[in-house]
Amino acid sequence: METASPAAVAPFRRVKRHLKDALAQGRWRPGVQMPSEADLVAQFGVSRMTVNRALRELQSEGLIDRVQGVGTFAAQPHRLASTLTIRDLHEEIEARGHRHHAEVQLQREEVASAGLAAQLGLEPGAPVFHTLIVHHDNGVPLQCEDRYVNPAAAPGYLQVDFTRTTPTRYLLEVAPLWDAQYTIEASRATDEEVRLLGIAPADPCLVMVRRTVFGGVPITLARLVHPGARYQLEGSFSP
Amino acid sequence: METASPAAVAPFRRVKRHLKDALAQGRWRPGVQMPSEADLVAQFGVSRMTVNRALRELQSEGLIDRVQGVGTFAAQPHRLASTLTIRDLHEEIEARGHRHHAEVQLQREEVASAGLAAQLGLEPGAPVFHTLIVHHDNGVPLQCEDRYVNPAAAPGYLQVDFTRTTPTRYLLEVAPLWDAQYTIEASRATDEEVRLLGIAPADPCLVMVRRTVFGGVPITLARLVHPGARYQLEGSFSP
DNA sequence: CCACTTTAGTTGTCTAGACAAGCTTGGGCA
DNA sequence: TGCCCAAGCTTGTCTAGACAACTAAAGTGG
Repeated sequence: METASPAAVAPFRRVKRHLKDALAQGRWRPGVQMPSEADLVAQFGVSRMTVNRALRELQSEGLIDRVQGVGTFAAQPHRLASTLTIRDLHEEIEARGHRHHAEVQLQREEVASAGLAAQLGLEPGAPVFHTLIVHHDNGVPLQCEDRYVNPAAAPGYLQVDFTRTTPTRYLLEVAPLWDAQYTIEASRATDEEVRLLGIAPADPCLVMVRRTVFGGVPITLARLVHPGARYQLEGSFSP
Repeated sequence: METASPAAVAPFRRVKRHLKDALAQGRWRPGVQMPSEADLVAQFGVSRMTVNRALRELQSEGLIDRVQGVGTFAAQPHRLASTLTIRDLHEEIEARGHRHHAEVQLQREEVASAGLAAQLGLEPGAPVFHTLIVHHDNGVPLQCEDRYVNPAAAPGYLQVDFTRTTPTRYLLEVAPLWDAQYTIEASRATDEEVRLLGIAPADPCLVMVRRTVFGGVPITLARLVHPGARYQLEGSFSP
């Protein structure tokens, strides 16, 4: 049974909560020095490791700055770093209880142009893998995925059946940890994308260009085009 | 024998590095149980607190899942949580070395409609602050900011001179810590926005709708419209 | 066969003390 | 005056042990 007992809150959470509340009330202006670990140890009657953990977590949340040998300071609230959740489209669709279906328009080896080669860290003229896939949500085209892949990073890419898995998911298996940079903008689709997505040429689209590197080696370059009326990104952030 | 170097790497970093590399090489398939803290203590000859810190940080990075009483598991690489940096527009423009200039089209008290009242946690018919501001980058309209503010959260909002500061920045001073949810989509601008931004009616726009709450109390609701050709979001993430 | 209890293994957290490393400041000395 | 250096503060990290909370599996009694 649930004793509904007070379930004593962990001391490091108490310390953290206290500081977070005080920061929220503007008790320390940005850049101002805050109590030292020793101060908090005395104030809360806990060990230094406990205070340290609270402060370390607040630091990782960007609420405070700490400098060895100097002290702890209220952070400047400038950086509005938000976390935007971009899930694999397949999972996102299925999470909505819808049916996902991919049409592979193109899956072949091509010769890299100069610009493409530069972005993928290849020699101009080197082979590169190219796929063009349209993803459907309950039969409605939701994303046009134009992707180039570095053959060295995913040799088996051309053999994958992308009606059964997604390139993102496959690449995640081949290279579990990578970094990606992306840009998001609103623009029109190309003529081909207009045809594949079944939209009007003037319809606004959300275009994401994503470049992925794994250990310094570029893996893939993707252009993801979504009809603006059918797709939106969601996220949240706190300063 | 390593660590003969002057700045020996902190033990918890060694443990973390080791696990991170092994995960990157796919040593444990997602969902598979990983070594316990006791295993790692024996393997690295460090104390449990040290191992615990390494694991706790990996967990906060989303690389592993930990369940009390059960064990540690390689995380499913599902959640592609990216950090999208959305800075204050004023700072963003000035960081580019450009000149920022705001035109306040409207700054007044209005009566909340039913839908607006619901979103701001007000009674229908209650007063609400409304501003409409166009932000320029070197004289070019870059953003049309249509914002409603809960009067209780920022009583002085109507007196602020928004040619000298931005609403985001002002609200950050009034309420240092808040949470925001937002959606981003591509769509067309309204007739008024078309006029204010000096674009064509059919031009695609990046529209961000942002809702901000502070301690459970809604603060503000903003619609930010950017001409697609002049603005793009940038970010990065790692799974 | 089922329901309950025990037990071993796991993570969650705290403690008290220790040493290292970095910064600031004031005193001593030339 | 100007320079160097040692206190004295700060954060960064580790240790060895302890107890609590939780889970799953093995054992036990009806």
